Amino acid sequence: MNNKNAQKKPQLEDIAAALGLSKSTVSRAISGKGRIKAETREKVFECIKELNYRPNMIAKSLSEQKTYNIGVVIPMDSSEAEAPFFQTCLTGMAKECAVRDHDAVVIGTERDNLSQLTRVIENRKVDGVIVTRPAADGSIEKLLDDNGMPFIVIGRSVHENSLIVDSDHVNGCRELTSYLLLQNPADRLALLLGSTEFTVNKSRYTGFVSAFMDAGSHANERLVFTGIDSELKFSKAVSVMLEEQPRCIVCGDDMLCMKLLAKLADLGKSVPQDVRIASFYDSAYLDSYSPPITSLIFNAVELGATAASQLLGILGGTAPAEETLLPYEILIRRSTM
Amino acid sequence: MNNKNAQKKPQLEDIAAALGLSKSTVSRAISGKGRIKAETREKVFECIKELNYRPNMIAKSLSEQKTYNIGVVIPMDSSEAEAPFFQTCLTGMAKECAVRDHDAVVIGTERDNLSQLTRVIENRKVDGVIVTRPAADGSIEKLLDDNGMPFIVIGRSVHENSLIVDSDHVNGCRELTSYLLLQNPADRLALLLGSTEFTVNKSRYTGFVSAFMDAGSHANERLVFTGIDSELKFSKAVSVMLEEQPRCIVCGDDMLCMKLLAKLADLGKSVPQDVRIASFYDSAYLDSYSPPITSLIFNAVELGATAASQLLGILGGTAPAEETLLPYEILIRRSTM
DNA sequence: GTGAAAGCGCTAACAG
DNA sequence: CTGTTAGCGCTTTCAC
Repeated sequence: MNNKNAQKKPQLEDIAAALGLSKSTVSRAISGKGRIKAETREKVFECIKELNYRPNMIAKSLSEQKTYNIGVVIPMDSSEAEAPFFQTCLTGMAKECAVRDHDAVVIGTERDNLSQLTRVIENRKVDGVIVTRPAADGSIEKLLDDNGMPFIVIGRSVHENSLIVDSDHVNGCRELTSYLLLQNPADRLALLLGSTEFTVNKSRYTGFVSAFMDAGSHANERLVFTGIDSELKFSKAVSVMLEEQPRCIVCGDDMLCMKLLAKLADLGKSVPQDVRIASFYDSAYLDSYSPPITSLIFNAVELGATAASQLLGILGGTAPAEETLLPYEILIRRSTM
Repeated sequence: MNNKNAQKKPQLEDIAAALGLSKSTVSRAISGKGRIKAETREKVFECIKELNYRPNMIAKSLSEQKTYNIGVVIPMDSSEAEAPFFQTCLTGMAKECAVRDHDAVVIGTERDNLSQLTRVIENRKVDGVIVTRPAADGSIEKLLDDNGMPFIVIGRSVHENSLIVDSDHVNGCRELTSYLLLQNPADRLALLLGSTEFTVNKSRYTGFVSAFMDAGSHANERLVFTGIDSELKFSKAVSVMLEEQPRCIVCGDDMLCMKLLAKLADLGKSVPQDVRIASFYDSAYLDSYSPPITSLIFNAVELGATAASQLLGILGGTAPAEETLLPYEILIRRSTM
């Protein structure tokens, strides 16, 4: 007869009416705040199930002055080598957000173009932000800070009071390098690192150098190349490097590693007989290589999830950790045997 | 003296008061709906600038029953070869959304796990959805459709009334294949294609076959391999294929292409002298190869932006295009000379 | 052309 | 423990 329960989504009022209660009681039953009789609460939950009630998040938002959204700053100009990382990280965040009934909003940024971030802040579309690739000059963090927007960054940050979540690149690289130092003459261990604009490369470098210090030796400067961010620099670096006859070469990322492997193949050098190879970053692109390449492994899903978890914690009032470092794994494979 | 304009964000009421108008008039001035004196409107805009007023999107949302968000379904289990595509696509969407004052919300999906999508729908967090990788069984589209959620899919869809935006893979592959047919004996042109689960591979196949039909010939079945989604299938396919002495091999994606190149190098075959190589998908991972690889190029940023634009159009009441096909570019490089 | 008032669906005092 | 009453900040009839 009365098909009022047919299409329209039920709201607090409906379930209140159905139970002969008031909206506020129902609201309390749901939120768990304030005193409420256990019995009433159960009734409410039952009714919720029956009517398939779901709260209207927008109304909740307006009332609580919270959006239940977090923003995720991702670079619009990432290289293809990095893209899988951001993508994976993002899924980790989305997963964690979902568990806590939040959502992740995409914020694209480019060098000198933070307009999307500004928009999102001004429109109050998010409660907090995760910065997946901090700007070299800390401008993103500053903008966030100036606007009183809680945020956490993945990686290093030049900004003062940034809360950090990151894979432990320093110790990962350090441990991998230490392993290689046991196996190769210290003065014939080479390093090939990408753009110094990315803080991760600084961490890698730090780890590399630390391992030498630990061993009481120091790196052969003519075998250490950083800031390799162009084809030209790459070929120059490699030819200079090879003259020095390195016994083992550590690559900062898999793109560099691939290029190097191609070059070595050209020159008829074989891995690991003539030269050993290791990479600081493990991607599927190297899977097809024979021999398989020794490398560091980080869990990007977990990294994203942890970052989201930390941020949501802060938003919930939890005292945040200054810095959270996630574990790594070292995979010794045939390329360094 | 009165520092009321110091910290608190101004709202409609404030600017109304400042001008001696009512909230509703100001609201009209901003939205442009309803009659309003041009003069008043200007005053309002001026005042908005001065007070740096920005509407509270949440309140607007509640009132209008719109979220100003769109959801973007991305796979949580994409391969690394695909990740750059999704990432790039996403930035295109974010960009377009920003221009139209909307935001993109991430929705991660896996095979048989649409829980994040369900959550977002039930929580009414978005006004519409873009599906970047439709499920093989159309389950995502069905869920959306059943819930009356407007959506558009990137790629093909098995679901009936899906609105589509895609790169024109069929004609791209067709044209590239046609070019190769001019240059190579039809019965010595090979194809190596990834998982048939992905609709894009079906399109690629269709394009490949069409080119043969156009030329009045047909493909050598013993040189056509589809569904190559594992290491094992790959090596089997390649060894069978090579026995057949192909003059030119077309790879469905760059990951396959890379593996193939590695294999050919192993066998001492050189490109393009012994065998020509082309790829249907162009990524930076092949950049390091010498010779450079002939391939199809699609603009993922534009694809994402177009999809977002279409969806926002629908949400705005525009009659949508059934299917929008985006242009491609063919880059003939040394690998097929 | 403009203003007053109701309402979007929920939360949060404040009473009872 | 529960009900009543105000809002949250904007849009939108409906009068004037």
